[in-house]
Amino acid sequence: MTDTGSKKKANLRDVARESGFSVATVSRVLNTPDIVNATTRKAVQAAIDALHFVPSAAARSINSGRSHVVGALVPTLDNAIFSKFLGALEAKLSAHGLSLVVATTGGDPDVEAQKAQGLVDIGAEALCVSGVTHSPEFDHLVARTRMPTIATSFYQEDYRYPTIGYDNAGASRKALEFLWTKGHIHIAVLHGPTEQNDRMHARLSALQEHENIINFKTEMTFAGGGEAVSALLRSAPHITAILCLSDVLALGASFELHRRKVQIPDQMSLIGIDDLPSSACAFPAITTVRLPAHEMGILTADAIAQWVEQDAVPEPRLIDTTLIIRESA
Amino acid sequence: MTDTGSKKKANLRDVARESGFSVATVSRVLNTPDIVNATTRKAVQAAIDALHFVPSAAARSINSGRSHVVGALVPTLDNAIFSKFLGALEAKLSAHGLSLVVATTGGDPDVEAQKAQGLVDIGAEALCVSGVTHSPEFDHLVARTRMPTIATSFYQEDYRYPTIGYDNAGASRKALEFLWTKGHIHIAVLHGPTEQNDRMHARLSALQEHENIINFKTEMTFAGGGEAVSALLRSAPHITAILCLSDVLALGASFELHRRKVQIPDQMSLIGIDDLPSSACAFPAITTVRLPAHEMGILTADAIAQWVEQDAVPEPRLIDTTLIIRESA
DNA sequence: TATGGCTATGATACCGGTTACAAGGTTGCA
DNA sequence: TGCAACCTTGTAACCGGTATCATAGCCATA
Repeated sequence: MTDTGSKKKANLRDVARESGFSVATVSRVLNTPDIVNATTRKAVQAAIDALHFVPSAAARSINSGRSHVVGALVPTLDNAIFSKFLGALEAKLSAHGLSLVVATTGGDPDVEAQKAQGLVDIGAEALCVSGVTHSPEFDHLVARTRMPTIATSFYQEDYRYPTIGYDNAGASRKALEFLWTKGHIHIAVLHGPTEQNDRMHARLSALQEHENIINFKTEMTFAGGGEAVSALLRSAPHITAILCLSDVLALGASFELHRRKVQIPDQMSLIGIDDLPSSACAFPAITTVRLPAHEMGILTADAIAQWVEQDAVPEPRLIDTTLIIRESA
Repeated sequence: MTDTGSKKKANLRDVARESGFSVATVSRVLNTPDIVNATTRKAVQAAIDALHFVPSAAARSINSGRSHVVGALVPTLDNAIFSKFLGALEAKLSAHGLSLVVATTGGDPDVEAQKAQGLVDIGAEALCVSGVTHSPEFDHLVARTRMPTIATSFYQEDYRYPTIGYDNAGASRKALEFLWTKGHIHIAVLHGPTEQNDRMHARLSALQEHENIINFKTEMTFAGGGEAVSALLRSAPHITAILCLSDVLALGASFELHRRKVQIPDQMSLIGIDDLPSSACAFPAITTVRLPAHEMGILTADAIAQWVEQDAVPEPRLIDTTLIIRESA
């Protein structure tokens, strides 16, 4: 009788014994059912079911040399820009028959290196990181393992990994120039921490040489945006526009401006960067520079698939950013 | 000489040959370095470095029987409630030495079943799904593979998988009752699609038996919330409060109310469910029922770790929801 | 009847690690 | 000197699949 209620899991040999056929035939039933006799197939299937046989992924991938897993390292899932990216990445990777394992770093390069090692340990075939600032340990790991690695959210032609991303500096410059065309002179730039965040750093750097611009650093949260506005209204009441280096900050700022009955854009213009879903819908709708996180996810997935499938190292890829003029500026 | 620039990747035997020691010794250097002679260890390490040797995760896990990977199936990453959950889940799983592979289903049970199969194929040790509505294929897969599976975002004592989640019906009842205590009679309930979304369904069902309540179904987006408000203001101008079955809808509604210069809460009260980060910060701050997605992630990670590590099937776990009274109602 | 070409299946080497067991070389102590 | 205990290291079996090659059985054609 079939031992339906057995304890340990069955393997191919168990199924072979149970069905009376050979391991080769069982393997064929699993992989190329068409070439096995229908009667045989039925019998083997019955044994498979009876034994609750589940083929071992490890044993399979030891032969194929493939795990079909790629790892992504992102600072956080709390910021919608990364969720958007990961959502697209996962969808497209899935279409390529690849699975996505995500690891969050909290923006800490050491954690990134450590989690990257974890991804190597589970057999990831490729890595995807955010930005271009990484710890020496991370770079060493990639060099040592020769792991296909793509850096995203940033474009840099000659970077040591292929980059797929946008021109962060250009995006903030685009926003600033738009404010200028609207006649704004005294502008506050609201940004999150730039340490260990090269995207933010690049956006901020592009704005550094200009006069009449006040930089204000705050936490990268809605609340951070709000607090910054409170402080700014007190310390620099002459500003007429706020350039937020992330839509998260812009939305937080917008809330605080409402709270303080400051009219947007009549009394204060507001512009962001990212184009999160909420920005289009907010009141007033937030003018912003769109970073195509979704497209970036798709392109990254395609590039990774090409790399692991055809061993084709992808070209760096610059994705255009677009100024989306809405109501807030 | 060491062939540093070789094409194919090296394996343990290559390292053994290169270093002049046996595979067993090389393996020891990798796993229990302390028990091998320092000189030997150095030599083996040198060979490892020279050959760019990276141990195969597949070969390892074929012996240990473990992949250290768990899979999570979520409807989407676009809703912050899932990002929040996944963020916590990943962090805690990582602390347990487990990696998280995420798969999005778009809320489609068939896709869920298909992606679950994908997770099995890559050797996931456990599964985590949202809600209690799944396709027969999914249930069959879990039954067949005997995969440790936890259902989240929902609590149901006697469900076929252990559940870790909250009382969705109770949450919406809590919100409704709060509106009643505030004297509201004519209330609109704003909800997303309930097909294939049992959380939403449960929240809505809890409200069905009452009079003076208008249900309005819309898309589960910010825009959806806004559009619903527009329609509602026209078709049911007598309502004094809107109960949104998700904070996403509440925020969208809030934007639209602002746009239409409807004062919150003076002319229209607004209450949500979720407690997304934006709700606390919005203007006016949105009163809501907090669903502890973060805590749910932690508890789920712990439960999964217990299950795969000690084979302990977790008890169902109800997580309390809390009414957070802020400004909007 | 012999030969060729199929189809269906089996035996077994192999992938790249881990690990049980064996064994050689020291060292320690009676 | 004799033998045990220990420290290192090696040999080979094993994990659970895949894939190659061999072979048995069958039908068709010459």
